[in-house]
Amino acid sequence: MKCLLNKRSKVGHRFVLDREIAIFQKKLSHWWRVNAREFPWRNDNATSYHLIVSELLLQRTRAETVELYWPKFINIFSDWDTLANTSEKKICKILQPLGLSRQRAPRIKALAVEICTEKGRFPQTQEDILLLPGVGQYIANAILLFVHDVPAPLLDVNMARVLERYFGSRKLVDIRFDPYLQSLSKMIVTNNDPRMINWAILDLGALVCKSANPICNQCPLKSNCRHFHRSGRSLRQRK
DNA sequence: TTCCGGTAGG
DNA sequence: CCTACAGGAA
Repeated sequence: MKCLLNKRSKVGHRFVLDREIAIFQKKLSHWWRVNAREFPWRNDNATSYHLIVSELLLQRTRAETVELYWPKFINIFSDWDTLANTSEKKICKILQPLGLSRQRAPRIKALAVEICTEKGRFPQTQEDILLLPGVGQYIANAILLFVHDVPAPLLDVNMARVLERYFGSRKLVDIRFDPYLQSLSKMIVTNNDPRMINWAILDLGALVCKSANPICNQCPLKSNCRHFHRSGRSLRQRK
């Protein structure tokens, strides 16, 4: 039993103890039980359409901003079919206040058309999912997670920041193709409740482990966090 | 690698 | 005022 937990896994260019992963997951889920953010797309009655469309709206856009426009968007576009049958121009106009509308509108429409052509079916494998229009590394993982219920990381800048501070930084510049972050995040979200642990990491990144002015002393993970110990040491040295 | 963009928060 | 944001494509 103990041997299992002390097993070391090679993750990208680093080694991580399996026990560290377990501790991270456990402390985080405890924290999340009390501190979870609430969003309409996280409701129990949210469909996979709601979840995937939300991820498209959330690209390079704060969750709090999306939350504001979400009811309006869902009210107008209640399903893939409605979206597929609306002109790009109109979609663009609705998306305008969110920004990036001129790029997002054609992508969202193209994806909706494709999904409708397939009668609401998504491809099964990651390889085939990535062939969908407007679907990159991130949305592909979201589809695996929310449509197929497969453990997959919502690896965005926020999750990357949390993991890098805790476990150590990546080598590559681009998060989306860094093998260390990809495999580490996948290990972390592979547990009993992949959606929960994904949301928990994102919430920690938004509420505590913020990019500027993180609140390390309120962090449930500080005792094992590299960043906390490093910044603590440098603070002491400065005094 | 670069660009897209309106918005909320510092 | 400036920064950062649940990324993807050219």
